[in-house]
Parts: sequence; structure tokens; C-alpha cells
Amino acid sequence: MLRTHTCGELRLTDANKHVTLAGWVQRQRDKGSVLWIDLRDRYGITQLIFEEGKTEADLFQAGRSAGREYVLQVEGVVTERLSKNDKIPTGEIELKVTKLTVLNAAKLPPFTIEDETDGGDDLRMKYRYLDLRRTSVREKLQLRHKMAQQTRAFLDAQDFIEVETPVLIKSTPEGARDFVVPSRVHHGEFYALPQSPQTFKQLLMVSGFDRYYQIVKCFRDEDLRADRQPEFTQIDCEMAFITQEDILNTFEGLIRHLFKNVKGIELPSVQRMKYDEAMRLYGSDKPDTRFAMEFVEITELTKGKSFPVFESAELVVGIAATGCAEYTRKQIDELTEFVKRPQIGAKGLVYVQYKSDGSLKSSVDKFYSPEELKAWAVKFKAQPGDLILLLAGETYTTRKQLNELRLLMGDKLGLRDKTKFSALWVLDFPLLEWNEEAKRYHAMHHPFTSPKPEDIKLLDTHPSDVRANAYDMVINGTEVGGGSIRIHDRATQQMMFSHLGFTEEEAKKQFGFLMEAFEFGAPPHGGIAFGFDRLCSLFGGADSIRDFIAFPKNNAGRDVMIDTPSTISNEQLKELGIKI
RNA sequence: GGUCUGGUAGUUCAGCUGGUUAGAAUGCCUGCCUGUCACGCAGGAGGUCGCGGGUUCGAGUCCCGUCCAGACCGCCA
Repeated sequence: MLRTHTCGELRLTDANKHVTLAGWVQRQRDKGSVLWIDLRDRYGITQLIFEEGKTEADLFQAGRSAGREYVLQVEGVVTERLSKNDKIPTGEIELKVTKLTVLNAAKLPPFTIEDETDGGDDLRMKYRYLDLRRTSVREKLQLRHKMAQQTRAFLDAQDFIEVETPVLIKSTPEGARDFVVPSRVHHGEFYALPQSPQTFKQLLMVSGFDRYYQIVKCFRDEDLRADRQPEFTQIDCEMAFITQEDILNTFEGLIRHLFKNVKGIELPSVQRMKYDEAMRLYGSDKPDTRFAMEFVEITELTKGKSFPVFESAELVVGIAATGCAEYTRKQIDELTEFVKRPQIGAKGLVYVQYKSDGSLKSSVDKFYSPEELKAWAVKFKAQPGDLILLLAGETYTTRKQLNELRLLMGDKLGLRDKTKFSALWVLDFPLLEWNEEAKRYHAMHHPFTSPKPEDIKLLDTHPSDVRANAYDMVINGTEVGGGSIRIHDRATQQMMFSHLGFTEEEAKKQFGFLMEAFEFGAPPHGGIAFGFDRLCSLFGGADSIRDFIAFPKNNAGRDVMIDTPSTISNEQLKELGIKI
């Protein structure tokens, strides 16, 4: 061992011990006749001291020459400090250095290796190995480690078995784009990287494994976001001989276990809400339930007053923002601009200021009397001082637009505290959703999701109304997990494929193995997958998952450190039988 | 595929309505300093203003194109 102790563990009780430390030079403080060096490793910082007259001249000079991020091994005697530092755990001692070895010199780093670095994202990613030396980033990966450990501890205690599934699998047309891997042995044929281990975990249920989980990398070739990477990690789970209720209870248990053991938070029991209700009250299938500000629909109250926008609207819906009645014209204009941005696409915003003196002022005073506005306010259960914000139009898009506005107002009113957590099950998702581009229905969750038995009769007549045995877990407005009770018989699965536009041939070619397996005694089963990176970032109070991944990709899916994707040699292409 | 924001010293940024020699902080280098811990003080070096074109007497600043980065929409069963 090159060291006897770490840089974080020496205390006053170790005084007079002769020790050896190794680490990186955080900084020097040179007072001329006294030189201090902060030596850093993963565990902490220990101050080294060199003194004129007491430290040998050569050694003193060697210390002075050790620049930032030099890797040093130092021997010395642990000594009580004359002036102590109560900000760090090792602040009562320092090491009087008797021997110094430069294990490796270092170029000047391109940004400072400190909690508040001066480096921008671009630079940090290019030199990610230096970025990871920073405490704040290291702590995020330590949190991730703890999350993984606690997940395994919980699931293991519940008799779940971790099974690894293959990474080189088969491309399928449903869902996200696949990353594909050309086969050298079979020219013109390709593997695909899994978007999830979905079919394999179902096959494990057929095999009788009963309770499976895996903390597993998944791959989707789609555009990135702050919370989306092309390769990401799921806590992938499946259970047999269960009902939906069993799944909800088991994994509510997992989430509460994680909050308790990682964050020390007793999460109250997870609220439940049906998809339809979530859309009606929040305009989102992943509502942020840290605050209420629920939607109120006043379509009926607005009709017959010749205000063209409301007359032609399928839905008039709004929110009441507490205490915002005194917003200035400029502030309201900003809200209007916000909802009119192309990304949101509302035509305009109607407001009603319920002033603290009880009077009402609105942008539609020309069309509605004070009494009528008052009736709206009553329906909103608004109080004097509140600001009512209304959008109108086609139901689905108007709700989605108002959702954005609600979240913005939540931010403005400080209702989205990152240290508060509100978890929610969203239930009864639709089975299918219409895809305008492909002119056919897509599975909203995935094609293995079972329809609610009582809705199966609607499949032919009203496909959009068929509900699925599918559920999402939403925490603070982030979808952290989702799953379903699966189809486990061939006939239903075949019927599902045919509703999704597969011919019998195609279904057999792509998923024949699964349907065949269903004929050999497949138990009823279902499962869930949690987005592990998102869960970590949520626990860490961050919006981006990137710092919870050791070596993430940038906005364009590029790893700027190793510089990939990159071209390959003509020899490689030839071997693979590929022409560009 | 699209929308928006940004790109100026090693780094993070400022730079107004186009106008003399492009600034600050920090980092770096040199010197001084016996209790610092974001040490302090003095001095110094450091710039293809992302790239290409255009407008203009004159462009970091305006216009067009392009590249890079970030956020978002589409997409992500």
C-alpha cells in the first residue's frame, strides 16, 4: 500500500503518529517561511505543513514545486494545529512532512477542481475524469451507488432474483428506434440493443422465476433531453401470480424503502389517480402533485355571450393562482407570451383579476358582466387576491397548454420545492393511441399490455376508449416508472397485434417465440420498470440526469471525451459487408 | 425535422445606439510575507471576439450562411 491512511480520517487522537498519505494537491498556501498544501482524495482533505528551519530545504522546495493536481505520497507526523479549522473534519491536525514523493506531475487543469467550478458543461464533459474529482459530482455517483444497493437489498428481501438478459437482441418496429449492431458472420443481418428486457422478463415468468429484477442498461435511439440519454438504466421488474394491486403495493414499498434508507424521509402512502382524472384536473398524465391549483372547467358559464373565442371553444378551462390578482399588465403579458410560444401554441390567454377589494377585472369585460365573472370566481372557489387564468379551444390541446401554464405558476409561486416529495400512481391508461403519421393505433404502453377485460368489447368499435391494466409512478411531475399487467395467452396477444396493424405473418416473425411460449403454461404476470437515472436525479434534487451518470452523452448524443460516434475503418466495414 | 438562448483572455463573464489601444474576476508566472485554510500584498504575461461571407469610411457589435454547446417541441411503445 502506498498509504497508511486516507486524507479524510486523521483526527487529534492520531497525534504523533507517523503516517503515509497519498492524494492530489488541491491548493498551496505559501507564506514564505511556511507552506501549506491541501492534499485531497475521495475521503477528504488533510493539510500538509512545511516550515523554514524545521523542514529540510530540499523537501521544502519540493513541496513548493508541487503544482495543482500533482499526485503526491507524503510521510510525516500527525500534529495538532496552532490555528484550527472547524470547517473540515481533519481541521484540528496537520501533517509535518518528513518525506515527499511526486507519484505523478500534472498539467494545469482546464477548470478548477472545486465544488463551485469555473468550468462550463462542455469543458467538464471533455475532461470528465477531472470533473469527477469534484466532491459535488462524486457525491451524486455515491448517491446512485446507495440507491442501487438499497434497491437490491429491498428486492432481495422480497425474494426477487436478479437475472441478466442479453444485450444483443432483435430489432422490432414498435416503440423507439433501435440501436443496431451489424453481424460479421451473417452479412446483411443485424442485432439490436434492447429498449428494455421486456420479452425476456416475460419469458422468465413462463420459466417460473416468479419474481425477477435487474438493474439494467437500456438503449433508445431518440433525441436527447436533460432527463433522457440514449443509454440509460432501469430497475426492471416482473412478477407472476399477482394482481395489479400486488404490483402497486410491492413497488410503493420499494420507493418508500428508498426514501427512508437513502434520504431518511418517511414518504406518506402513494396517492392514486386515474388517467382520465389526471388529464381533467392537470392536463397531464404526470401531474406535479406537490401543489393543487387544479383545473376548473367553465365552458357552460361562458356560452351565449358572443365572445367568439369562447363561443367556438370545445373547452374553456382555467386555474386560479393564489395571490396573483395584483399582477401588472407586464406580468400578465409575459404569461400570455409564454402560452403563445410555438412550443405551447395557445392563441391567447384570458385573465380575471379578483382584486382584494372584491371587484373583478378581466380581459373580457366587454363580453361578460361583473355578476357573470363573479359566477366564474365562485366556480373556481377563488378568493379576493387570486388571479384566474383561462385558456380555450380543443379539449386535449387546451389541457396540455394549461398544464404548462400551471407548472410555470407553480414555479413562480415557489410551490415546486425540490426538497419536498409527492408520489402518485396514475392508473387506467388508455390501451391505444392514434398515430396520425402512421395512420394507425399504437400501443400507449407496449403491445404486451393487457386490456381491461370489461373494455375488450370496445376494441373494434371505440379503440381509443379501451383502458389498459397499465400504471405509472409519478413523483413531483416526473414519470419515474411505469408498467402493466401483461397478456399471457396466445389468442389475446394475437388479437392485440392485429389491432396494431400487424399481419399474422409479421407478428409471428417478430414475436412468434413469445406467443409460442404463452402456449406452454404461461402464468398470469405483470411488472414495472423504473428509470433509475431519473430516480437518482430526483433524490439528488437535480433537473438533469447527466451528473448521475459517470460518463454521459451530450445534447447531440456525442461523447465529447472519447469523441464518439466515429467512423470505422474500411477493413471493418468490409468485414461487416457494409457500404456507406 | 423545428423553436429559442449562447459562443469574447486558460476559465466564468461584461462590452450600451457600429467609432481611438477589447475590460473585470479568477486562474497562471515573478517577488514579498511565520498560522494560512477562497491566505494577503505588489508586479507581469495572456485575445484569430467560433468560422466564412456581406453591409459600412469603420464591425466584438448589424445582416446572411455555417459549426459548436444548452433548453425545449416533434420523437421517446
